[in-house]
Amino acid sequence: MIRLFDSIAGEVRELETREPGHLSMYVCGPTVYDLPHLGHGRYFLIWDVARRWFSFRGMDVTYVSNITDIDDNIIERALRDNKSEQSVAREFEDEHWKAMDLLGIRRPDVAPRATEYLEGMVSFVASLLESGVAYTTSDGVYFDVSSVPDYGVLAGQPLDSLRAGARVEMNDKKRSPLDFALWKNAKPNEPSWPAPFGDGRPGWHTECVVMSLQLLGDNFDLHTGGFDLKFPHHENERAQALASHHVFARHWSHSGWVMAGNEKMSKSLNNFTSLTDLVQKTDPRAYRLLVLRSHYRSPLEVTPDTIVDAERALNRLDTFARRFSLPALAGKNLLRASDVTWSAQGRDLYERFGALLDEDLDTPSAIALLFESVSTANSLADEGKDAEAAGLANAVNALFGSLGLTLVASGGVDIDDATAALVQARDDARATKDWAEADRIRDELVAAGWVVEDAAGTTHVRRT
RNA sequence: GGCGGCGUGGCCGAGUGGUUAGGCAGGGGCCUGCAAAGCCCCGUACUCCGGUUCGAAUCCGGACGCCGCCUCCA
Repeated sequence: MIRLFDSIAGEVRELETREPGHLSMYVCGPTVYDLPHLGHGRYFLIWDVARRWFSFRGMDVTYVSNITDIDDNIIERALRDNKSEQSVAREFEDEHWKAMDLLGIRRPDVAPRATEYLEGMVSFVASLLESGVAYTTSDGVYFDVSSVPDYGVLAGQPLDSLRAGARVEMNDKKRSPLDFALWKNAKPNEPSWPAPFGDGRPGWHTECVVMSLQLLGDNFDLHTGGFDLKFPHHENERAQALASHHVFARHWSHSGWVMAGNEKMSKSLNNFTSLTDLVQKTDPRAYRLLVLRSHYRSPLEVTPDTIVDAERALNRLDTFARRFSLPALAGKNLLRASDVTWSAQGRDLYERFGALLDEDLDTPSAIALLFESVSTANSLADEGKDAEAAGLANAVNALFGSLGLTLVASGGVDIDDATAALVQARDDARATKDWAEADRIRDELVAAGWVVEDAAGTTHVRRT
């Protein structure tokens, strides 16, 4: 039984799915008007990990994540860069996928673009107008939040309380400051789509509710977002769905921030602001490991130091993979527990590991357990209990793989001929116990940036 | 103002009232021709003040500090 914190219930509860063995999830995707940053990276890693874990446990997961390719920010950016909205959207959508691919995040089963679902959005808004929960103004169509009795459940506040706290009224045409735009009438030179209530474009909240319902159907299982999406975005999606007599998401889950120092991740950090930057400068697996070592609902500190920390930890794991010649698993593929051959100790580890993850995706405890098992397997090997050690090591590899972390025995670096020759020369020197020469060659290799590790009769070199 | 969350050893980061989280860094040892890798041991941490308890990082109250949402945001 898999349990997950639910934002409406306010507690961890069983992830009861619409259909046993199947899980439909909608992962709120990016608005593509700029490069992805570390926060996006963490967010998509978290839900990639969740998806992989549910699959590993044997569930059949349908994963939908949208691309918001029309919205105010995109229009602004297009204006600023003197490009079309579409080219801005495509450019940054490409950057998004590039970063996702490097991070080893599996592509969604369906990745709808908002602009490809306009027809459904128009008829959805029309139906809300018909049923009287929406109204038109000179600049568009708005949703009347008072039409939904429990509006505010996701915010954790009743409507009155939200209304009292509402900030500057941006738009005096709205009946309530909390009412939100379903449809924005086209301004000159803005992209627009035809609609009976006036040409224009959909509001963000409408895009997501229409795409999620259309692709996953009523009563789909899991809807995710960052904490900041809880209100108003998700509240408003839900309000529209209920007002149009749909049953919406069964389960809501929100993930935590990336912190930089004592503040939410922001553009002011130069080095590691952009995810695009990070995945080019460092092994992207290090970021996955960093993300896995914290709980998905906690804020996570990401600085150059914590990245380096994770890279070193990853090094330990790759060294482990080298020692046991472990195959590189995961990658783009989903693993399933049923495909793994477990040794006795491996199965025991899997059971403890599974119990931790099934309880609200406790990846930090699960990862700690795997690190302990790395030590155990190394000890067993040191003691010459090779079969036991190998069995455990393979389980560790499979379990890291279940969360999408691939251990790489080769270090992923090709060894050039000159280096290979030096290694050979050093092995020859060691064979004749010419320690001075062996040490000299080692110094040369180290100076060239290699880490030199002796094994029985041979030398391994790798990059740091 | 309303709602929610957080303050853990050098750093990151878990934590169910009593038993080692884990990683990284640092110190000592074993192993090694010497290293590296690996293994073992070590720092005896929980913002502060009260309270409950045989016993609290963990529960309750208060103080201080910090963060988020209430506006576009993963």
